[in-house]
Amino acid sequence: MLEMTRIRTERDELIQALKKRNIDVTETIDALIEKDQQWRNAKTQMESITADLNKIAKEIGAFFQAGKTAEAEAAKAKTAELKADETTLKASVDSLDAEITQLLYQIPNVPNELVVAGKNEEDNETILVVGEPAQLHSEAVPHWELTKKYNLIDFELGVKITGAGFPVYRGKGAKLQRALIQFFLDEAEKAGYEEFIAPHVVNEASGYGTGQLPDKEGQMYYCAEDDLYLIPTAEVPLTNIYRDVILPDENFSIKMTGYTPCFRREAGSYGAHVRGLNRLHQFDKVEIVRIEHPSNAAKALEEMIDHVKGLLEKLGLHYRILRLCGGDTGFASAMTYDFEVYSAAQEKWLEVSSCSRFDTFQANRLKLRFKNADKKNQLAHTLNGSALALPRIMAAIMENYQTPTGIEIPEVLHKYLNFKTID
RNA sequence: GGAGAGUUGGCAGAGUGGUCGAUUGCGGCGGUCUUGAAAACCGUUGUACCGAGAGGUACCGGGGGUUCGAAUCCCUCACUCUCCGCCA
Repeated sequence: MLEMTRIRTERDELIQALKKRNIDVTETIDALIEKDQQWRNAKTQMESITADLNKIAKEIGAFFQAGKTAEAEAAKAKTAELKADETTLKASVDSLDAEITQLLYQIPNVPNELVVAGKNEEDNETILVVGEPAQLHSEAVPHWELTKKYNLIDFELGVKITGAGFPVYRGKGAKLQRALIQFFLDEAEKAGYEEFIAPHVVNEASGYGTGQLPDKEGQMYYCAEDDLYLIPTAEVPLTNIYRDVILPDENFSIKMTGYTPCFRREAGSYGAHVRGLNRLHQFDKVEIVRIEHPSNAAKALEEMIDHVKGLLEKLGLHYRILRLCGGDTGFASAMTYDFEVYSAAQEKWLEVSSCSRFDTFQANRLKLRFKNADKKNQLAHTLNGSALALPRIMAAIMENYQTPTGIEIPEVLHKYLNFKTID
């Protein structure tokens, strides 16, 4: 969430910048500024009364120790009225505080200056297109037919065991999936990311830390019995490693990676675009996460983009990069680049990665700070990206590398597999 | 699942109603001494908020209560550890 001091000092700039998201936060911001003013007034008053009470309490202690019981009792009598005032003020400080927090939760992150105004995906900017659509043979089919033909993924079996959106990978399908995970992790390690195996289930505090709560409560699977959430992405456990952390100085650049399954309820999704691997409740993903000094965040995002480009090029996939417009940029993100690979068989672009910088938006909730040159605590910047999400990469590889006699596996994966063709 | 013990500052560990934001040790930082270092000695060392400032407030796992006053007493929740049981 945004910092209150920033809202106080940059009201007009924030309202203007947030218009790029196609929203007008003037009302919320002004309500915040007003509540904040009231809160500070009430707090100052309350604290001055508390200070008086503390002073009297000390005097009473001294009276008792000196044996001056009468004086002590007289002093006690004075406190009643002050306490009543303190209680009233405390109630209003507390309720204002809660109102302010609620309002702050409603304001999304401020878009970066590079982000264009826009309503939805139609306004996204295409930054780069690499490669050409795969030339398919005349009998080419979409992946949900290939997975059946070669017995790679069984969607119906998943329905039986769990429900729709929980596919069962088998045989060469399972091996290809595992090879891709290994490939992505190896590439991340080469790029300097430390690998983690983190919990796939997190507590409420972690959900708040990265911003899934309270905004996207309904998107996560929830274990009521233990008050825990299934992770929607490795971003949550990885970034929360640094919750409530103060880094000792400003010389840091933290690069983490991790493979996890991701669980998403996808409430409200339906229709043809969810067919096959296109949208699942459980899928695998290798995530990269960075904690950076504010001055290095822009460079870090560029490096992440280069990393993902490298992965797609090594896999020989035709892809494009979009810079999301304000309206399509996620709530917590300041700027997001989406990577889409082209599926020649489906004749559509499939999103396979999303790289974002969050500036201090997550760090503020996480209380992730560092000691700056002046020895002051300052919020760090967080970034993350998929490198990569598996299902649509699987889909694109199967579809784009299909031949009349089988599916040819991209060369970079050969060393992870004991076959080069699926037939 | 059963029984018990805990949760205090970066760490260890005192403190059972009042000069306790908290003894002490370690660690960190600064200094003295030294050619330099070590040792020794001295000093210093949390976070957040309010306030123009002086200064004030809060925090001893979270929340609530008792009291003029709570790290200390009461309630409640969470977590950790030990033993037993179960188990990959």
